[in-house]
Amino acid sequence: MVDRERGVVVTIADVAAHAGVGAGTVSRVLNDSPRVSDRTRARVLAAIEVLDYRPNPLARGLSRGRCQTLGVVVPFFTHASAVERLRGVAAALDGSPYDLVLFNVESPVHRDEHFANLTRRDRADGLLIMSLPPPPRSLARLAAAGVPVVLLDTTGRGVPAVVTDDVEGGRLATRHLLALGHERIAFIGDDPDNPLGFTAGTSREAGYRETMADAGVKVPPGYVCHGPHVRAVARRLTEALLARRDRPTAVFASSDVQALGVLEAARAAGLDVPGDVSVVGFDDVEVSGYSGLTTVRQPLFESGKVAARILLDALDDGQLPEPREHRLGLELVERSTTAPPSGRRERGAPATPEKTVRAAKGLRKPARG
Amino acid sequence: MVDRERGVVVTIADVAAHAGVGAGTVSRVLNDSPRVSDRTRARVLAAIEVLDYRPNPLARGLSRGRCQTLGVVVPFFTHASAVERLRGVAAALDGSPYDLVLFNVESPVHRDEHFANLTRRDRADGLLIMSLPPPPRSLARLAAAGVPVVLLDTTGRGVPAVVTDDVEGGRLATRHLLALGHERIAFIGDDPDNPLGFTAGTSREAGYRETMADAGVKVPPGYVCHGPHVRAVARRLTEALLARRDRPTAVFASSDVQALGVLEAARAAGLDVPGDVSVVGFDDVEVSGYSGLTTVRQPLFESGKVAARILLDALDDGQLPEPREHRLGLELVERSTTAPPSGRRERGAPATPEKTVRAAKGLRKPARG
DNA sequence: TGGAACTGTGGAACCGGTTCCATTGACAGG
DNA sequence: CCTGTCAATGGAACCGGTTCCACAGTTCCA
Repeated sequence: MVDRERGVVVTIADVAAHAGVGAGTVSRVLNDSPRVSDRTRARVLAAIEVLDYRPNPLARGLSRGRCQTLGVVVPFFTHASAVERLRGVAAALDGSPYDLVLFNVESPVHRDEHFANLTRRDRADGLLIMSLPPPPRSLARLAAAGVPVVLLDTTGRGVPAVVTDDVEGGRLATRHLLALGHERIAFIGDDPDNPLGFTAGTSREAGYRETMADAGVKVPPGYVCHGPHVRAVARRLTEALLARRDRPTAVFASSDVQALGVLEAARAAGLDVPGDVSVVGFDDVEVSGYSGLTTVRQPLFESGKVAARILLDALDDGQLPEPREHRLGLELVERSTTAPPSGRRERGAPATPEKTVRAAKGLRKPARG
Repeated sequence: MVDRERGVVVTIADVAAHAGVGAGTVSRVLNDSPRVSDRTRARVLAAIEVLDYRPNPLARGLSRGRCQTLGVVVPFFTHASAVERLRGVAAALDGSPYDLVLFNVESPVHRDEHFANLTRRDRADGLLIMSLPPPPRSLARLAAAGVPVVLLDTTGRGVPAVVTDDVEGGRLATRHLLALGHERIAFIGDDPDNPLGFTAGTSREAGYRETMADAGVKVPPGYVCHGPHVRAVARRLTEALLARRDRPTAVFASSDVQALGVLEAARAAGLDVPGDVSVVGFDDVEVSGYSGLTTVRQPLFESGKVAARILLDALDDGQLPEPREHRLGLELVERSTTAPPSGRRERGAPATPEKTVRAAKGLRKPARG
């Protein structure tokens, strides 16, 4: 029971000895096997209590072939939207017997390293991959190893995914601005060939372009800007936009973080929002409510919760989860950064109550078997 | 190598067979033991390569008595300040062989459960406890089990801690307001008997009270308000304050989150900040820069990094870390929410460049052996 | 030239659980 | 009363590594 290096350790053998039974019986008690008499069970439980015994999770994992751990691969886990999703994941895991292991990814090297290490059941019983399109080879290896995978905010072959319809979100934002009477609408988004392969920005841009085209409104050259997903970059890009002779009357930013950069730029240029420029973001992170940002809300917390649930259910069933796509609803939250192009609202007036416009919501048929 | 339940698994025995050596030799190669000839080593490495072998971390952990995992116990890990600290922890862990396991705490039950489970070397090789004062019994058990512990933003007997001088921060904020000429300074902070025992708010309040007393300024009854650490609550408390006949001319909120609630309340009451009310926060989370909040900055990211480093060093040494207190510096970041009480700045004027005032910084002698 | 010292290696024991299998004893049915 | 069935249980084998121990072969020195 005492080990120089390991400190005081109570093992199953100690419990067995104390209760006067075999180790197998203790194990059966621990695992709620029905094949134990009530008398014996009581004795074992008493011994466990007295010795304050806790099974060693490593030994248990080794012999059962799983480790009661749920891995979450998440890029830049400190970004507001990732945090919000993680909170959902943690909420779903609460009360379950699984620990949450975080694999933070900030570069392709990180990503590949983690994927290489995680393609086995001994690191995590299930994997939740957030926002990163996983390399098909990794998915294949995970499937071969029998590790259930759920994607969140990305998609991949043969794997369930919880996603938002980014294209539709792009449409929603653009339609809102068009409806207000804007025509000179600029777009600020992610680099299409960003190192980790994020696609949300590109999809949102597609929705924007499509809607503009459908409305017969031309997008002037240079009105679509790309850059790393950082507030400062969005600010810089916007500054250039606002300095143009054909200054846009509205900017659709592909995320709230970027939209905040847009607001900064407008403020720095001495322009009124929404009087001179309207701004729409995407995500509805917590700050956005505070800053009065009009934005496309996606249910971040909910998405994390749903994805984790699917994973937990699969682990309970002992089967790989059904590879369907779970599409969560979007809605436009209209706050105080959008108005008609010429409209000049009085400043400091009490904010108008939020209005929301919903997009189609619900499940979709499997995309692929 | 193939198992119905576990998928394709390559074990050390497979590698040994393939290389024509014993399992022990493969293990020695894996662990960089010098007692292997170059020829043999090369053969083993080739076999590892060919079979794409990866050691099972559970088996390794079981036999070595540790699990290459670093546990972080963190209350409300999605709060802005916790996230910022976690980012520092993740940065320090990057490149180390340790995985990051998150134990989220949202209630005393959570906390006790986690502490009960973590007092063994088999769950995490080291523990980083954030913001939560750990129960002394748990600390004792962890020490007995030889699990190194580092506290971050709390303190405890015989355990190293990375802390900020919250009392001094309270002084800094209060002095700033007094220096501007304020006298009617209110304070909004956490409940002193909050369920998880956070003490930062109380310390900051102590600094505030002390400084007010030293300056000979009386704090009117009701000027010190407490409530759960949530923006909405701070807003509600502030609304009551601002409705008073002897309305405060300044509010010191014990965190930025709460300060944002204060700003909301002021805006809702139609009061100008800083014209009618000055507001100071604490933490300097990312949003604060954006909102122009004057605040006491504590190095959140840095603190996480430092704490994780101490833990990693201890794990390298194989010894418990030296129980000294590492005190990180504070500085007042003056932005645009504070001004002299009667002063009425022109609105929309370009923000003044940030000014910062530093507090004492550096290490302190051990608090206790 | 014999033996000590050292190197490289295989194999067994071990880490602490789970699970299969064999054994025991109780009880029912012929 | 003997046999078959079944519940309860002990104990061995196993999960996949690490590490200790023993041994063969080489080197070195007296």
